[in-house]
Amino acid sequence: MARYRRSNPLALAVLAQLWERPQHPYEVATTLRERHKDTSVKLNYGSLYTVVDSLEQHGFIEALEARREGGRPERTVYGLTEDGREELYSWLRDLIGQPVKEYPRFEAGVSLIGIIEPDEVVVLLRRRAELLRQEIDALGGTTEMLMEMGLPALSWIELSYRTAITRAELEWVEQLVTAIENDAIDGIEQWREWHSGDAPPGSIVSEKFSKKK
Amino acid sequence: MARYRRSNPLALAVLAQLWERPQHPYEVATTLRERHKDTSVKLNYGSLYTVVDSLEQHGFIEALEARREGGRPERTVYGLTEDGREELYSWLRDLIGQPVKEYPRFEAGVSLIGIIEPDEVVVLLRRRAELLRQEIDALGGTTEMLMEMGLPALSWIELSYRTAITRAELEWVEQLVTAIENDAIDGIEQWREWHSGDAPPGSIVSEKFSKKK
DNA sequence: GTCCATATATCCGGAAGCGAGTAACCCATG
DNA sequence: CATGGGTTACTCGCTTCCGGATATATGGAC
Repeated sequence: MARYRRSNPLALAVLAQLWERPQHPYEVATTLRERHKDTSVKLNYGSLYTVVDSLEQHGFIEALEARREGGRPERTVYGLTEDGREELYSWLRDLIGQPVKEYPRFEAGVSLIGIIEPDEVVVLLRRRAELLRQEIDALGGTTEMLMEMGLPALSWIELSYRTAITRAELEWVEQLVTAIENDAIDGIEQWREWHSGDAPPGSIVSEKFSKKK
Repeated sequence: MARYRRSNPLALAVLAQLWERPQHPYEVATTLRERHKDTSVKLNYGSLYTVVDSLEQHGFIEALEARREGGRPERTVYGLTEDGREELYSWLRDLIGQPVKEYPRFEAGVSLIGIIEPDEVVVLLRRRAELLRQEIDALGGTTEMLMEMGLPALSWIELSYRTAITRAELEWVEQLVTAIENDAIDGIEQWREWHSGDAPPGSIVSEKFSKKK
């Protein structure tokens, strides 16, 4: 049997659900929705069943019963195996104990930001900042709601994380806007030149990099 | 022709490279490596050629020549089309102007953190914090190196972003460690109970959520 | 009693992703 | 001049992902 690759975090969420009690896939999905876990783990039905099959093939979960109630589609209830429990713990420990390189879309965008002219970048970043502020507000709202429902902080701790990271991004964006506006960025002259004249795009960076060798 | 889905940021990086000048895929890859862009955009050869094919099919790039030098494998040089240039700008504007929901692995881990017992979580978070500190140091080192090479700040601006975000995560982690150690988290009593006794795992959270309905 | 929207539960086929493999060249070393 | 390790430039085939499609049941409106 091929080694398990731990690619899709949805598989982790499935293990976590079955750790509480046996369930059928659709039930797992609705529970995750109910608990807002689908904001931390990408959930879509297409992937769900692929992931469940894969977990079964690796012996982490097993079909307990395939019951047909009324004329509804048959539903298969899965339970966690001992191997599955161990995989759950081990995976979770890894996830928490060791940072892994991620590739957020915005970072990709930032790394190519020179392709857009500075003045437009400022406009775009302002828009982003505004949307980030809205997001932070929304996160605060959700947090309050859950608090009023009497849920322990532990059950929505990921909201606190998300808020902290979003705040940091907002600050960085605001700071960059200021820097561009005040021409306080090294290389801004060339940046403006590329876009105002007929200099071949990106040539300066290319040359500088070539020198390196 | 199916609408282009902008799924893989590697496609954006390819467009950006061809925007400077026509190149063959392998050359694109090495240039991205040389400029450290492969830390912001996931690059592997398997995906590279899939992505290039897809871009060609959508008319964003076109094959200019397929030259065979010596007995080496044939290499196809691609150039950006007008549509491709527009797609590049439009995609980049979107990426910078609008935040999109992302699903970092750590957030998934955090959302399920209750499955691990509090004392072990502290150990794990300490380890993570240490590794994050090392990462921040490494980022600083790279930045200095590039600065000494005389490259304008604009060309490694993504390092500044990554540093800011990593710092924020580190602060959050450190703060959580302190909170757990001082029992300053709402719900920590239940958390400790689940793991010290025979209470059915996760039951409290489940019940509370069920109440909601 | 029947119509329609919504909920339940899963399946499917095409698209995308990815690591390992291939095959020729290049250059240094003994 | 044989050998072997690195570089160049892809190619292949297996997995995974994911957006609909499907098929039935339930419940309320009229």
